[in-house]
Amino acid sequence: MEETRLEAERRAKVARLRSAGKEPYPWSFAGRVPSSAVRSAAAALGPGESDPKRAFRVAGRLKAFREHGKTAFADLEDADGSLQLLLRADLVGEEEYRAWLADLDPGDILGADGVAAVSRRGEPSLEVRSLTLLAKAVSPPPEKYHGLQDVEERIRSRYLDLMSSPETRQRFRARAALLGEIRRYFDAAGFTEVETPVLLPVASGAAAAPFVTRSHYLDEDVRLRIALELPLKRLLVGGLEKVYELGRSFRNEDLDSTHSPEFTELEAYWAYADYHDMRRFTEGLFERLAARAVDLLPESPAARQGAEAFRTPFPTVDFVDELEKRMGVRDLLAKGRDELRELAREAGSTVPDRSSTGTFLDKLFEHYVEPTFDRVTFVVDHPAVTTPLAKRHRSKPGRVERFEVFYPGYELGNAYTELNDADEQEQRFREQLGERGDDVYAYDADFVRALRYGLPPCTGIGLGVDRLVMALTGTASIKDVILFPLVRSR
RNA sequence: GGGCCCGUAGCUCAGGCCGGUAGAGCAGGCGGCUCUUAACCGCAAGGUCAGGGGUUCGAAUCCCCUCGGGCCCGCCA
Repeated sequence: MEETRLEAERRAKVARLRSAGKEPYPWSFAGRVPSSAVRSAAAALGPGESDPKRAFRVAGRLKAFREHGKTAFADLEDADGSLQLLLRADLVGEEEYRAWLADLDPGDILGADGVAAVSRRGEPSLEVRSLTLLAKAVSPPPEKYHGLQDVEERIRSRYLDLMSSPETRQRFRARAALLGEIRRYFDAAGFTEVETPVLLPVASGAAAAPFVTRSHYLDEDVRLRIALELPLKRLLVGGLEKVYELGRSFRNEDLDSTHSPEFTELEAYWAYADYHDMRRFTEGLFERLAARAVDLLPESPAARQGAEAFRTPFPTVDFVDELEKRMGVRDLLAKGRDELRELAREAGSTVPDRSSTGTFLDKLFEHYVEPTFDRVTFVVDHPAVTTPLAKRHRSKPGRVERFEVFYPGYELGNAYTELNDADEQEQRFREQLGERGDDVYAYDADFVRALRYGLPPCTGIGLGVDRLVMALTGTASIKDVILFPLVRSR
């Protein structure tokens, strides 16, 4: 990019510093403490006081300057927050003082040595004895008050968004803490965290277009995973019994407020348990995450409101019963494809005529039932035609043992009592292939082979972690919980 | 894929309907100020109005195309 006038001015300062024998990019700054240490020490002082015995070294980014002739204030921000620096010509010498003001700019990374103090107006401060430039910022930071507003720029230049928005930093710290909480919950329940391949010969376990790339070593195309399901179930065949993976999946599709081409999934599989067990386990997880989210973001009304939707117990609705109730029809599952297609058309769906009955039922559910959710809700016992990897329901004909968990506006997760009959699995895969007539739902022959060796009765769940973080932090767009969402290159 | 909206100084935004020398604040430069915290006061500077084409005596403004982005709808379980 072309150098701007402001950058040229800052580069001139770099040159000036170097010619004065000062290194604008020194190697280290040993012994610095977090800014909170100075604030704590200053808490014991009254307005206008300083304590020469409490010396500190801090470092951070210079956010703002307020000059008053022979006194100046500066705000230095580190990971702990913002600290005011108090600069006085009479304490450091006028020549030194003038040189600092001339060479420093907002955005510079700065080290400061000084003593704890409180300004006359009561602001905890570091009364500076010495300043050290640690890294000159050649480009100016975003505007100090409004920060970076342009949505595109906040995503493309996330470092500038983070630099200028404490809320953004807070949100991503909360995300990390929530992921930690998820891990602790599964670990405490005896699950083993595993890592399965991202690169696979066949992308299966969900219906989605994969990203395809090339292995030079194998001289074969490989695909990025679209789900974690099938490798994890193989681990249960191998005897691991309780496993989970927290990792990235990739679907070659659009990015919108609830979809990202690369997204973080949590999948867990649990032998000798069924979907009722998983539902209770999930409710326990969500309850704990919601409590944690409120602790993490005490200042955020949006987070509090988000967490409010996670009040337990979560209501549970039967997919078919609820849909029939909302539509005012009976015996929905007895209806043929043509009739379901017409009903879906009436509901405004434009899915292709060749779509499966399961697709039409899903569309009807999306239209008549999903908008009625005003809090986290379980939907259970879906029609078998919608689901190729779930075990048929033990007592409801034409259904599978499945639940989905919804937050108002989007799906958070999907769980089954897993299908473990190898022959039935093979047949369902083949039906799915025939019905769709495309390669979207890839047939994983080795997975069927693994099932033949015996998969214990089990339950499994997949959770959309980005969406979970959105819900718990009260964030409206998935782009605001992913640090670097995919954007067109420019 | 369809509809609506946005793109003006490094950043935050006016101006656009109704065409007539492109404005402010922050940041930066120069000067002033020993308690400010979006500090303040004065002076000067800073522009490919996303890009291209058209209409016009004259286009940031009206029209068309392209690029990038946002929102809604559709599709993608």
